[in-house]
This record gives sequence, structure tokens and C-alpha cells, in this order.
Amino acid sequence: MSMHRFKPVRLSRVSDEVTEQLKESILLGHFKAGDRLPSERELSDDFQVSRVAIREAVRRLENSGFITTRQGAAGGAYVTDLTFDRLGDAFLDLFLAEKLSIPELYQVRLLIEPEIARLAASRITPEYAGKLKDLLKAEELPTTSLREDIERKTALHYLLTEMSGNRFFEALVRSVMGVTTKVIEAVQPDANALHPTGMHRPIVEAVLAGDSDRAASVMREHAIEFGERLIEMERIYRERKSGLPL
Amino acid sequence: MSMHRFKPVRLSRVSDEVTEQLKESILLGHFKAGDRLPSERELSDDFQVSRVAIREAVRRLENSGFITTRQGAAGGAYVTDLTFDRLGDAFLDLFLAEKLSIPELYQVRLLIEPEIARLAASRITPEYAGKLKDLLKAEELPTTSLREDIERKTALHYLLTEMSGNRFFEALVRSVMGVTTKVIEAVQPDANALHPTGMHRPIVEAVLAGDSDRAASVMREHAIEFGERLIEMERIYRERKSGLPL
DNA sequence: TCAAATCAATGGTATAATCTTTTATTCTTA
DNA sequence: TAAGAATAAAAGATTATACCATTGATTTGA
Repeated sequence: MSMHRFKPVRLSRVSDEVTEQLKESILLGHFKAGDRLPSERELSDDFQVSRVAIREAVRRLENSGFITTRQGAAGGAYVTDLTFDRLGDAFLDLFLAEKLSIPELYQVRLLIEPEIARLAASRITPEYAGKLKDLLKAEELPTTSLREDIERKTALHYLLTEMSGNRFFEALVRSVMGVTTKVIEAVQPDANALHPTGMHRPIVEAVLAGDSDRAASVMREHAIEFGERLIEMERIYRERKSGLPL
Repeated sequence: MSMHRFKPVRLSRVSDEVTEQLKESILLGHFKAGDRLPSERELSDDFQVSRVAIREAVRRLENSGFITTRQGAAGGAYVTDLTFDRLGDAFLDLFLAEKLSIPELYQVRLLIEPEIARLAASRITPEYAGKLKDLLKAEELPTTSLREDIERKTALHYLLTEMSGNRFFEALVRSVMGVTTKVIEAVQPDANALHPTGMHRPIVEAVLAGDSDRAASVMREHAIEFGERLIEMERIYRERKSGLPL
């Protein structure tokens, strides 16, 4: 009955050890974005484990967004700058597994989007003003495909989050957008009926005017209106559950 | 120059194909939480690929929170109910990679926590009232360790998000809490100085009273006060960047 | 000079053998 | 007969090795 507890010599799988050490190295900046990790065979030598263990670790790091791998001569595992994509994937999986619903997403969106618009209006610059006008013009071009239409209309929301200066807002909006885009593309509604051209105009105008309060309130109205249509989309989507995701 | 483009026979790695098929099966409910996937050897036969490919796929699914694996006779890959843990991991990685900062997290928290308190107050029930009182009592017990102290104090926030009835709020609060817990445990401040006993009392009282507006406003005050201390924690944390994460 | 052929490095895949862990079964023995 | 020990069996974990496929660099040759 010794008081001291010994730690197991092996904490876990060797591939987990490798994963952690590599991740640590990346986070500490020993490998920066764009750098290439040693080849699998080298890592195998360094860690003194088999290539299979290395590959499992690499696969996990890839899955977590830390690296991308390329085959061939100048190939290998390249460190990437972490993005919000993995968050989006996680949210999407949760939605597909019915651990999140559109109404829940929209309750949160209703809270943050007006705040983003408010911040954006308060931080308007001539450069951003130009970008906003361009996006609005692009939105009102004739639509060629649903996908392109969605891209154009989400672009404004992304620009506003960028203007807000808060990357957490950006992460959330991108994630919510990811889910809604998924649903819309699966249901294939009439693009213009879902989100009529010009719907964003009042928002842009308020932001351009630097009118924070008005920006927030028109964004709120927009979120309410669009949110209700989205909820109907989800109903349709869940009904034909056999039509596959991924 | 045919107009029709053929699709490549192999879209990607075989392990990616396997990952997608397994994930699809799980999402479609062919395997439910608690079910065991076929053994690696069986999957290898079914998919007609090597065990290496199977293992890489399993590793990714595990990393994404869809399965857990156990060794031994009754071992194997067991499907798990998707949780918000993976989100928390993603947020934590982003924070460690300096793609998110505490001030940004707190700007968002300042927005959602009062709303959660408001909702909780509007949905108070005798059962929740009992739980709230219990938690408050537990908080005011003498502290034994920093970790336990943190656990007790986060418990209230979790209960409130549960009461809010919105799982997205829950996901966000859990994620933000995950990051703050990480920072606090790394910095090891004096527990009571950081979050004095009784700090939560006004919030609980307002919620118990079913006073939504007051609940929101006192929660807002709490978030502001605590947030400022957290920002200082981050400064200390980032300074000694060598003290390792994970 | 430049295009084609070749080479080399690297990740991707397959196979097979063995180790380790865990549970179930069988056997022994008090 | 019941408890405990030995054994077996199943599954993941690990290793080793060989070979395939992709890709960029190098060499070759007209």
C-alpha cells in the first residue's frame, strides 16, 4: 500500500504518443506553417516505431487540421495554418447526428449576427465600404447556379464578421453557414424564393452609414425572416433521411 | 474533346473511402450508439482492403468522436453518441495556435451568457430550483484543490445552459469553459482570488425568482468581472509559452 | 535547346507474423 | 460444489517487409 502511485511506462498507444509529440512540436513552433515534417521513414527511425504507427498519427493530425499530406517527390506532411474548417466539420457532424437543430442554431445566430453588424458599422472604413458595395452588386447579378448564389450571399456575412474584428464571431458564423449551406444544397429550393435579391441591401446601407443601431436592428429582422425559411428547409431535409450526407 | 467528364475510378485514398462509408453507416443509423463495428479483420475482408487502411479509417473516426476502441476479447470499435467534446478540442487547438484569444471569447460570452441566464430564469422548475440550490451550497464548501474548485463553479454554468433548452448554447459554453479551464490550470492562480465564493449567488437568486431581466443583467456583470481576470491569466499563460499544453 | 525518358523520393497499399490485452471457458482443488 | 487458477480465444496493437503510385528533378538525346 505505497502512497506513491507509479505511472505506467506506456501511457497509451504508441501512435498516440507520436501524435502528441508531433502536435506539441507544431504548437511550439518547431514546425511552422508551410514546413514539411520529416518523411514517414525518417519519423519511423526517430521515434523508433513502425511506419504504421507514424501513419496513424499523421492521419489524426490531418484530421485535426494541423497538416496536409501530398504524395510524390516533393511530397510529405506539410504543416498548415489552423483554420476554422475543423470547427465547421464538427458542427456539421453534430447536426447530421441530430445533436443540433436549425432552430437552435438560429436562436444563437439571432443573438450574434446583429452584434456583428453593429460592430461592423462602428468600424467602417473606405476600403471596407468599397468591398461591401462590390458584394452587393455581385449579389444582384443573375444567378447561374444555386451553389454560386449561396456563395455570393454568404460572402457578405463573412465580410461583416471580418469587419467585427472578432475571430470567434467569424468561427461561429462560418460554422453556422456551413450547416445551412449543407441543408440548402440538399433540399435544392428555388434560390430566389429562399433569399430574394436585395434582402441584404438595408443591412449594407446601415453599415455604410456607420449607423450601428440600425445595422443591428435590420440584421435582426433579416435573421428572423431567413431563419424561418431555414426551419422549413430542415423539416424537408430530415424527412428524406435516406438522401445521403457527407 | 468529349463534353462528358468521366469521374476517376478512385476518388481518394482507400482509407478515405472506408472512413466515409463507415461514417455514413453510423449517421444513417445502421450502427447505433453502443453497437460494435465488425472487427478489423472482418472489415478488411468486407472492404477488400488491407488492415492498414481499416486502421487509418478507424483512427480518424475515433478522432472525430464517432467511435471508441477497446482491446481484448470483447473489444473492438464501439459506436459512441456524439458529444460536444470534439468541438471543445477544436476550440482548444485554435486557442493554443493563437487563432483565438480570451478577449474574443469573452466578447461572445458576454453576449450569450446573459441570454442563457434569461432563458433559464424563464424556464425555472422546482426540480431545477433544487439543483441550483445544491450547486450553490457545494460551491461554498471549503476548497480542496484548484481543479475541484473549477469543477464546482463551472457546474452552475452548465446547469443554466441545460435549462436554456438550447444545445448550441451548451456547446458554446462547454467549449469556452474548456479553454478557460485549460488556462487557469496552467497558470495556477489562487482559486478564491480568481473567482471568490459567493460570486454566483446573485445569479442563482435571480433565476430562482424567475426574474429574467435581472438574471441577465447580473450574469452580464459576472461575465464582465470574471472576464477581466481571465484576460490577465492569458497574458501570464502566453508569456511562458514553453510550459507545455496538451 | 527543348522535349522525352529516366530516376529517386515519398506517400499509399498489401501481407503476414507476432505481441498484448481482455474476456470466457475449463480445469483443478480444497 | 464453489473458488480460484490455468488455459484458450478473440480482438486490437505493433512490427517488418515488399511493392505500388505519384510527382518532381535529372539526365539523355535528337
